[in-house]
Amino acid sequence: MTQPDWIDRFQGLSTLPAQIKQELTQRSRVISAPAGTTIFGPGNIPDNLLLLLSGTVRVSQTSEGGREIVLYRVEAGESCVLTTACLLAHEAYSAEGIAETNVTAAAIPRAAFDNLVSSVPAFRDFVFAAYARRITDLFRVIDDVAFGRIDMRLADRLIALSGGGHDLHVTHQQLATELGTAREVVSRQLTEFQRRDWIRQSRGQIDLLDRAALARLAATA
Amino acid sequence: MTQPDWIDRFQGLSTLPAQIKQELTQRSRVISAPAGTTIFGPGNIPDNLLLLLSGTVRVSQTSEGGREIVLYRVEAGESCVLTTACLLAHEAYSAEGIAETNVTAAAIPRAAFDNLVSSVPAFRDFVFAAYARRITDLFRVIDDVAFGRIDMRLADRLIALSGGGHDLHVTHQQLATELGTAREVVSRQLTEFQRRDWIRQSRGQIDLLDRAALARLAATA
DNA sequence: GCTGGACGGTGACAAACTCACCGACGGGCC
DNA sequence: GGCCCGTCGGTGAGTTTGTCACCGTCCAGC
Repeated sequence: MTQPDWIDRFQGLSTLPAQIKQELTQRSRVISAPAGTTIFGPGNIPDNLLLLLSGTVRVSQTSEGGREIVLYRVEAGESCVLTTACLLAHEAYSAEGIAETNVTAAAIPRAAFDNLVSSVPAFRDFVFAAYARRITDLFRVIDDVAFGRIDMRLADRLIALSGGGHDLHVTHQQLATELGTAREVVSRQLTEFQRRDWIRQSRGQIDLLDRAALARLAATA
Repeated sequence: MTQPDWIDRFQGLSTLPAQIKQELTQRSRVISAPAGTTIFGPGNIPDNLLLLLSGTVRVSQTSEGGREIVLYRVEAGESCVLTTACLLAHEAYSAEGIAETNVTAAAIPRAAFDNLVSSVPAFRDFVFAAYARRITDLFRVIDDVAFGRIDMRLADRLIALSGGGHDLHVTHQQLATELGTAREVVSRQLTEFQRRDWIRQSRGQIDLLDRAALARLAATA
């Protein structure tokens, strides 16, 4: 059989020698899961490194009090490296990853991962670069939560979640989870945005009327 | 010359074969810096993996607005792995590490680090375990900042910083930085603690009078 | 002794979170 | 169709936390 082309979708893997690509595809398998699947979480740690081929995985953390905050998203072409680290260390890992859409991923078994890290410099760089990406994401979250203003963060998130589209389908509670705040806070901010004619709300849906105004608010230093 | 024993201080390195230890010591050098030295920061990224032999390094992040929050501390026997990741990825790295005491560290050059990661499974495990440790630290910070109450966080920090001692020398501003909050908030909480006879304040110093009460508050879910 | 900077205290106000409750909507069911 | 129930969103009141402005005290260095 010919080598599947998924490897080339990963910037950082596409330059691997053909022989290594061969090994990668032989030792991994492609899995898929429907939207809503818990990819990993407390008591459900996969024994593989996952490389996302399509879809997105939302990684969030839930506090003792039951409140939740979104840490980052894994997009197609990226990997779930943080899982592997915490897997190796047997650390209590309170974060969970949930498929936000239908997803497909290449699963690389631990042994193959270990082998690649040790023998292929380019793969090693790929892994460390993925770590760096995630860690800077976490730094960003800390900065936002500790010092950011809610209205700016909400405006920013609305734009990000819209993905360029004109409207987005989310509940106030989901937005609250995105920001790690309370639903009431989101409701009040959205009411204010609507009063300014920046958005229009309906049940479970938000239409962006003035994307520029939102972006301006989000960019306020 | 005989092999220096610093390697054995690192749980995770002490089991390396003698030959590898030899290589490590030969290719690294021991450096030292006085308290207050900036170990790494924006525009000052070391080209080495640092293994702390003595002292502690405080890693903190400063926001655009000039406010600061302590992310974690690197203690003797631990390593500055996050630096290496961000180093490899050339990511904008907004955190900085400052020597809190006089410190000594073994500096492993990038090339030697790379070589060890590739050829020594035990060293690889050491590195990934160090990552996992830091990442869970960051998760903890996010949880605290997003959902924690400051009286609990402050009580907790007082105990941690006292290191078992009876008093600690720290300003209100420094405590505010520890928690990523404002000085006034810390001042008011400390005033309240003092009113309850849990602490006694004097300029630049706090005496812990009732450690148990503080611990009880910190443990409140 | 004088002085300037660091340190800490305080009041007034704003932002964000909590709590309690309520009505509106919508899908399933009879 | 009408009913029911769970989700969704709105709102007021009160608390906690953060912001701003300002002030007095302490201390090191001159």
